Amino acid sequence: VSLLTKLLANALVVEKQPIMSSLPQRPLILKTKVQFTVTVRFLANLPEFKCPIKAKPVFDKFRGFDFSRADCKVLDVDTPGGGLVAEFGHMSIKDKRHPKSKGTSEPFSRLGVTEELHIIKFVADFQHAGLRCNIEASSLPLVVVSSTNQIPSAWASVMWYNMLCTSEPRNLSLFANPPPLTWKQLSQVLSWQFLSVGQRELDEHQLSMLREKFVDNPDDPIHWNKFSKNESAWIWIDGILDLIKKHLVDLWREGFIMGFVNRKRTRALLQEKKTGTFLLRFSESNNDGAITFSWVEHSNGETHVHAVDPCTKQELSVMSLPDIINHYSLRAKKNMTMNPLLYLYPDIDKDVAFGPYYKSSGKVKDGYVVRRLMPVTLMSVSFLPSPPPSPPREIPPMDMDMNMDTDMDINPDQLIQDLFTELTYLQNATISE
Amino acid sequence: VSLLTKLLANALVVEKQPIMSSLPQRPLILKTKVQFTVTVRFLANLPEFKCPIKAKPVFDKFRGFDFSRADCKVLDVDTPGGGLVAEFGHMSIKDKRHPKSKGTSEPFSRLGVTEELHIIKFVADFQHAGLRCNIEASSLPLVVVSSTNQIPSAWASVMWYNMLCTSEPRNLSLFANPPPLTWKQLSQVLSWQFLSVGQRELDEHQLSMLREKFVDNPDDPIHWNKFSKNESAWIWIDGILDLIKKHLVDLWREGFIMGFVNRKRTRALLQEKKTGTFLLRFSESNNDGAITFSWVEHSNGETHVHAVDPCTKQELSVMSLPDIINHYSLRAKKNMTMNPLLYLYPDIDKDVAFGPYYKSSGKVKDGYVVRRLMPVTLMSVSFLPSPPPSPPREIPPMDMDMNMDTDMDINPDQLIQDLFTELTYLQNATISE
DNA sequence: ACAGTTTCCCGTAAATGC
DNA sequence: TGCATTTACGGGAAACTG
Repeated sequence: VSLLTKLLANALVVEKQPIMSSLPQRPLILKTKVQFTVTVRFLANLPEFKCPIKAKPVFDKFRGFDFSRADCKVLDVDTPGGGLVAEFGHMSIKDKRHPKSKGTSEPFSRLGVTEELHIIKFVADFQHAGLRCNIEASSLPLVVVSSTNQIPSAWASVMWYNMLCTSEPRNLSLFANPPPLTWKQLSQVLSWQFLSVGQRELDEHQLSMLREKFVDNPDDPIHWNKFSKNESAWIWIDGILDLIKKHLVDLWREGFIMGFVNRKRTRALLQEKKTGTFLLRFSESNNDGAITFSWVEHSNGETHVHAVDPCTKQELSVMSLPDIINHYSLRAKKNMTMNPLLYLYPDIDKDVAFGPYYKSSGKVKDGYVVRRLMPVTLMSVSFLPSPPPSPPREIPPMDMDMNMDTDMDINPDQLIQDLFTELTYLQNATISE
Repeated sequence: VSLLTKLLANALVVEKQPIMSSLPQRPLILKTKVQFTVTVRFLANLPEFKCPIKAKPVFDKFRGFDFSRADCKVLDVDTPGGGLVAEFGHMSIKDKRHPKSKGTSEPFSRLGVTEELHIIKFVADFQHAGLRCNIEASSLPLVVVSSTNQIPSAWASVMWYNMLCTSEPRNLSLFANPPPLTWKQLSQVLSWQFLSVGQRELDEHQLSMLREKFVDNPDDPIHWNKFSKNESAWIWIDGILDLIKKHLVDLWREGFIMGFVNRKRTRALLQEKKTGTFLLRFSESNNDGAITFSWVEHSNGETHVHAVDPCTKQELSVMSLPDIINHYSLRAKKNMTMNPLLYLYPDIDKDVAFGPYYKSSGKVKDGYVVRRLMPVTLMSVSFLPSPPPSPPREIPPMDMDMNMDTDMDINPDQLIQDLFTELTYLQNATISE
């Protein structure tokens, strides 16, 4: 009997829920009122087991959650290994608390919902050799959420738990007094997230920039509150994971996105490079995941590093980043345009890197002339000489119309010079970090 | 007693459901499993009514739908008029049919769900002067849907019913054998839809274009199947209503959108006008609602009318139509740009019409140079002379880089000429309607 | 296979509770 | 009042079901 108990205690529990299609590979999070499937696997099928064994899933009732349906099921023979298995489909969790008596019960006094750890238990009763056996198996700790907006925090808990508690017994009260993680541990989990979402881990420079968000010294412990609470760095990182998943998988996998570089380092890196060199970095202020590009320009013996406002998910769903880079233009009142992006840092030709991802679009479709949205930075009418100290105008600069300007006999070098001079002027007019 | 019955039979029924916020003013459509509120109003409160009257909502059980909750309620005194009223909140409809026995029952044999007309009845029992009175009131016919994608069809039914049956008795089997509508009737309902959504009715030209979608002769009857069945014109019109609601209310209200003009008429109208005159029309092929602009250009004694591919809702949610018009550019390899849109038909200066709706956007934000997505039509490198008969290339034309072309000493007139020549070339290369 | 119909569920917004 | 948590439901897609 003790053997049986041991075998069943080692049972595997697998959950599948559509929630995982949102950000993939996020098991151990269940959403209330959403269907999922649990499977209990009994690793051996001893010949003595003649009678059918019935298992029943049970949810801990700590908080008032319970299964909406939890029927007994007979364990079937697993095809390849010969083990015993039962799959419980169309299960879901309901909050059974009455609107009035929703007081959190014991183990979770001061914890947030996403810090509560729950388990699914399986109980089986059967007779063996005249003995009544009562055995149990339980899942890994789960987090139960009621809305998708809780998933990032819930996943933080799952990661933290699994870095700390890899062996039994389960400590469901871990977050009542959460131990810290070393940077070595945390950086590993973080890197795995990028591997899982974007098929590429974080390199040492990226990790080093992230480290600064948590601790000054690589040896300092990182506390749970610093990681996951109020306006935490994790929420920012998770927004970027989602951005990669939805719009940047290819570029991330190829390693074209440095991503985690602050402005200071961006400047330092680009300054050394030739005009037109650029790099891609994630916005540090946008918590929903956004990406931007910076490029360097040398002229008149001066060096300038320019930054463009970040591309949001909404914009990327209209035009992909490779296309944005391909079509980005500076545009002056002279109605001349120029793409300042030439080489991906350190010196990869832009088209070599991104060319395979440009979306070709015909010129004509169903008799229409094709119009595309193009990323453009507009320059104002007259910024030279001696720019007026007025703040940036609120009136959008007029496009040129049919009556084209007549001063078109400028030379190309002068145009480039003018464009950059204005960029510099604009940049100086703002507070930089 | 017959007086009482009459009074209650005239009761008003009002439904409120969040569904109405999707497209507003679409009452008489209820979605299963979504909460709504019904109010029954008894128009008089005779002094003899001493005892409280209880009313109870009842759903016709034709199809297996029923209320999830339908408690009795006592009629209260209505504040201003002195009438009796009861409001039933948090009601919802559930499909009680067993997954096995979902056979449609009698009155709806061959009808689609959105052609089934249901009513909510209110029944009240009370004693008056020793007599037991059993009275009823019922709502206008309702359509019950299970998904928002059924709303356009459902609304078609509601409109059709209400054009035909303005008086009692209710004919719930109307769509078993639906009578036709005259164009006069239909055009009126359609016009009301635009009034309701966009605060402006359809004018005679717009109606005349729509009429051609239904009948050749204004006196021909319009049949239900022509209006609402398979790939019907109504679904197309409804997509445009939604487009107006979400992105074009202002422009529609101002009358800047001709909208319903076919290509032939577009050409005829614009040909007479000066170069740069344009008009806005709805895409006739996109069923989800899309809008495009066409403009005229005279050069070399030839006249060309150009059409741009339609703007979808997704694009409009990134940039509004006034901004798209304001920033639209033709762009040549010379990297010179030009906006061909000057006058809204017949001769309104573009900025006079749309200027108030341009969104100003600063040049700099948080130290970033602001980048905008701009609508641009790209021209290919060399289209002159004697354009090669090859099909439009699949390779997107390369943007210019820092190494600007050296042939910049062209004159503006020549550029304009070149741009239009290519447009004409492109247009001729495709099959036009 | 297929179309009409319903369910499922994410993501946003609003409501609710504490 | 503010924050944490839950509910509501539109919209797109998948699943159902005859």
